[in-house]
Amino acid sequence: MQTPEGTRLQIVEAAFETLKAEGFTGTTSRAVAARGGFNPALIFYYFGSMDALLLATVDWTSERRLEAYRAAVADASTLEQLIAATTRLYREDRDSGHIAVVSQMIAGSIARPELAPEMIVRMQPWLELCEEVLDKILAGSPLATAIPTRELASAVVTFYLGANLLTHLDPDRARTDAVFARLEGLGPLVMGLLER
Amino acid sequence: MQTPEGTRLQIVEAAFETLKAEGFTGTTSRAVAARGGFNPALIFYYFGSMDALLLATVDWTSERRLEAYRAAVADASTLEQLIAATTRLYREDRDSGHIAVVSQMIAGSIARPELAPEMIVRMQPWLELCEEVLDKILAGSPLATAIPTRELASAVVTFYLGANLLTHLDPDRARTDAVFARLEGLGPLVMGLLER
Amino acid sequence: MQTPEGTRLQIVEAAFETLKAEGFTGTTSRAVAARGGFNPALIFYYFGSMDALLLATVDWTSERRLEAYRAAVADASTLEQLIAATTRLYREDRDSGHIAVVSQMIAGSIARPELAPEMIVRMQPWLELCEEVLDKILAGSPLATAIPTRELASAVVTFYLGANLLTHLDPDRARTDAVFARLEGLGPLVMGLLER
Amino acid sequence: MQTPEGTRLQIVEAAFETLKAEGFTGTTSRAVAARGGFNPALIFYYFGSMDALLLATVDWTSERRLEAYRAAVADASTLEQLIAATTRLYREDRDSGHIAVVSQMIAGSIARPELAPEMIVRMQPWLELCEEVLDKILAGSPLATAIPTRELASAVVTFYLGANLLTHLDPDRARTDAVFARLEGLGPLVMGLLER
DNA sequence: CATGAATGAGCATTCATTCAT
DNA sequence: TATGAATGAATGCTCATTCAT
Repeated sequence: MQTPEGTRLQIVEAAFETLKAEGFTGTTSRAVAARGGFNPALIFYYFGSMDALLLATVDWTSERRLEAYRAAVADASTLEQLIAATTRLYREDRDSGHIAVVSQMIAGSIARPELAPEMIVRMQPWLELCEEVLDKILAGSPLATAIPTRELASAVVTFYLGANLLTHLDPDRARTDAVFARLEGLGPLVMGLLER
Repeated sequence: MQTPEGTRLQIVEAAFETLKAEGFTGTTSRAVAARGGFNPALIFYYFGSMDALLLATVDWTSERRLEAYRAAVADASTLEQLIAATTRLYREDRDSGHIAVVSQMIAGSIARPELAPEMIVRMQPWLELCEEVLDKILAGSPLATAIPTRELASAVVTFYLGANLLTHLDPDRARTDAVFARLEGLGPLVMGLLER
Repeated sequence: MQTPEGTRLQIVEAAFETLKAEGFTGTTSRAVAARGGFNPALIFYYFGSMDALLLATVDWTSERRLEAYRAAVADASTLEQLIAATTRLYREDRDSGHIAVVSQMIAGSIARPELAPEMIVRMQPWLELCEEVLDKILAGSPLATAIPTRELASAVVTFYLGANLLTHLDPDRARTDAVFARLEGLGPLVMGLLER
Repeated sequence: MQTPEGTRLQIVEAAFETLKAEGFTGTTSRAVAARGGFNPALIFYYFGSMDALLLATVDWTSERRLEAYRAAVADASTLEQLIAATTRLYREDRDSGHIAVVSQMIAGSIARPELAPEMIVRMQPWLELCEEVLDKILAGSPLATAIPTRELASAVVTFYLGANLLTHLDPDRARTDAVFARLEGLGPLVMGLLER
């Protein structure tokens, strides 16, 4: 027996790992319990339903990651630092499985209509953060008014989701990584455009 | 009673519609049969398993769409025509649900390891087509050698998948459409860059 | 494998026997299936839900019994015959478990609110039949107008239900049988009253 | 925090209310605890098992009611007073839910064989009281020897149980009340018969 | 005295699939 | 070619109960 918060966290972490490894379809109460080494009934004791656990898992990973992003954004004083920080954070997301889990939840919420509105709500802070970062990057550039950061933020999030959907198809990540490497290579080009 | 091929097609179309409407998780043999108005056992008679039906459905929609893309690409003699054609085709993809179905299959194949390699194989022609189109667009431009079309093709496909994953979350498509509208607005800019 | 109707009947009979032997609480899908020697999933294949099976079981036993009562009532030309017939039929009800099953369903429908209105509907024909029989018995008697047959019918049905609720408590039926024996003894007395 | 006896009573009262409102099937340890506003484990701390709590609840309501009946019977010096008192007490039983709870316990004890003998024992004092009252009513009447009070007592109890089983089916009580109203109307008739 | 945490057994129900026809 | 019948394994979830505190 542990502290209640400890157990809750243990369950959420097991759900996170299961979503990462088995996807939405494979994340059954028994699969989560087996992975976490506890009794399946414990999930319902703490969360009431699988849907609630799934959403709590998204909340948990989202909060953790958002916090990290916000700290990094706040710390970055130059454009280079900002780009370096977000690049590093994205790598962490990808490696930890954060985005993979989110993309699985989005994919799965088609079949579970009561999940969809909850996921929309949970996407919002990410869109806002992304827009904010883009605004910062473009600040002072002559392109600032020409580029619609709101839609660009949507595009960036969309791309991240797509990328992590593909991650599993290509376990050695060769393809996805190549894309990102190139995108990073474009960084200076973009900066050149902006600063001109 | 119909011809065997007619029945196969009827089943595949029902599976397609079910994947579009209910997602991977919701595409059970009963759901497909109910949508198509036939007996669930027919699926196993013709395809042997749900996995096989699902893959046949991806094949069916992919072949249809690839054919359309290839014809349009072949017909386009100018850059404007090419961009107009692929834009139109993308709209068709999105509206018919083709990409949504593919993204659901990719998301779902995490839980079904035997599906993943099959989906990788089925993504290949799309990556090749996309790369080919990009090569055409860039041909003669000074950027041609600077831009890695292989990785850019990956990025484009990735983005499309992400976009269609989100489609269901945002049923009025306001957000996704805004992104695409803006991207299209960037077309001339891109063309300007290329032609310079 | 059998004819569909045969299987349906087999399931209903198993449900009837289970209700009789284990009561409402004990009539789980597994208990019914075990008693009938078939797979629990078959219940859902044929009836869709346990509630539907339970109601189908009440319908089945009610229809069978109502038919027998109606035939007997129609055949009886004298008062003695009528009383003899209904007495015999009651014994059959009690021995077959018909009323016990009905009383269990009524008791159980408190916990399952969607069952209650269905049971009300199913009680109606019994009340009507009972009222009809009482009208026949009283016909021509000076008491005919004084006795409210509608309420008396309710009272009779109520008594039957109570009696069969108790049946299980007292497996050798000594007590309940004694009550009925005495009631039958009252028959001539009642007839005397009526004919006077 | 209260005295142990206070807590026991609180639990028993919650069990009583739950049996009344949700029936035997709905009276789970959680349902009782929720209704009473205490922890489910408390039930097992004080009573050891749900069965024991259920029986304690029957004991509690039976003792309370028996006491009231005995006092009323002792107080009644004339036949009119006796009939008036028992009529009033019956109304209290019905309104408080006492008989409903007992009938649910009897119905439920089919599924729980260890409950049945306990319920038989707990029915005994009621049968005896009822017989005693009938003896008093018939005392001095020429019918006294003709009417088997023991069996009549059984019949009365049976009828009460049946009536309260039906109470829930017919929430506005229209039907059951009509029966009782008529029965009361028969009172004078019965008295006439007895006194003649 | 009281409780929150934890569990194993059981619940109704759905699944992909097989099979006899 | 086509289907209704049938099933074993799994699903989310609830249950009475135990136990450490």
